[in-house]
Amino acid sequence: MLSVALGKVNSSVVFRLGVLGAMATDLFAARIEAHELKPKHVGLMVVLDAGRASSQLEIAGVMGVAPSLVVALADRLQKLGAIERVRDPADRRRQVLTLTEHGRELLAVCEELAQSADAEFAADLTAAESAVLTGLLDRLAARQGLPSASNDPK
Amino acid sequence: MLSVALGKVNSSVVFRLGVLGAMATDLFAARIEAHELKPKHVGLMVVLDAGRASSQLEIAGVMGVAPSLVVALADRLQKLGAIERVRDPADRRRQVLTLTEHGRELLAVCEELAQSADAEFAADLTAAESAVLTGLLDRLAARQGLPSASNDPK
DNA sequence: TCAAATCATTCAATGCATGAATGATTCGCA
DNA sequence: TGCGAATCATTCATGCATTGAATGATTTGA
Repeated sequence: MLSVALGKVNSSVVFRLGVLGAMATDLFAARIEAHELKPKHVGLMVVLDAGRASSQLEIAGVMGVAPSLVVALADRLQKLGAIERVRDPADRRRQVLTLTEHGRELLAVCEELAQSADAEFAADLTAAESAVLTGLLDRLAARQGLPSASNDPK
Repeated sequence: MLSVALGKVNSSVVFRLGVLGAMATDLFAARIEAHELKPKHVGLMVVLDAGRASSQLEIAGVMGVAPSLVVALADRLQKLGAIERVRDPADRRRQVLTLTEHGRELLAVCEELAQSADAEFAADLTAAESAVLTGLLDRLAARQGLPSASNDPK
């Protein structure tokens, strides 16, 4: 046991995840910037793609943000032609958001950018380690009620 | 291989790390709030404790933030009595920051709070899995030039 | 010795996100 | 059937973290 030194804060999952998460987000943000997207726009598209929510209020719940923020995010995505906004005929208070074909293409582009960012960010990990990390993060995500990559939504 | 469904964005390390990191930070922030601290204040204390930097400009470099932000963070910590600010006699432009005894105690309290937050956040992971996760995050952190828990600073 | 560089600090500006207020629609109940 | 309360989306003003530019003090190098 050679690792001495630093206090527990620094080896805490919560603390380190926070610091690295901010860096990861910055890196990803830089990659998608050219498409006029921020990470939360991609997050919204992921939620739609996962079929986890359709009305804006539900989306706000899944994303853990204020409903008014969803309005702004959806405005941008709609302007880009990535989503459609349709009043629910059964309840005309609700706005139902769906990915357009162009939205799916845009999401696919973001997927590639995310993978290229992964290659840079996790360059020190072997493929096996990377898979372990993804699996563990997925378990944590599932517990937080996020769309999980190992849940088939259909 | 049952995991079908979602696109690669959602299983990307960078993307998922970002989302979970934000949640982790929120959780940790809530725990330390009563001590008038934000995560970045703790981050600054960790840097000092690790002996990674002493002048404010160095600290800004390690933390990846603007020097003017370090001023504000240090102001708060000094007001709380957690750090001392002393002009370097050899170069009186530099402010040398050091943890006070109270600062070390405060950091210890944050350590406990971080661990309790860990217990909640990673409740689904076994102790072994948690250790693996910490190790992998540590590898990533080291690559990003952060104070690593497995680096003895002395 | 003096001009350029360096460090800390202040200050104004930016951008993300929130909560309260508003309007439209639906629901529950008398 | 009708009316008040609840629900959803939207707008708006506000708060807060962070940045970059401007300023002042000090050091460095020529």
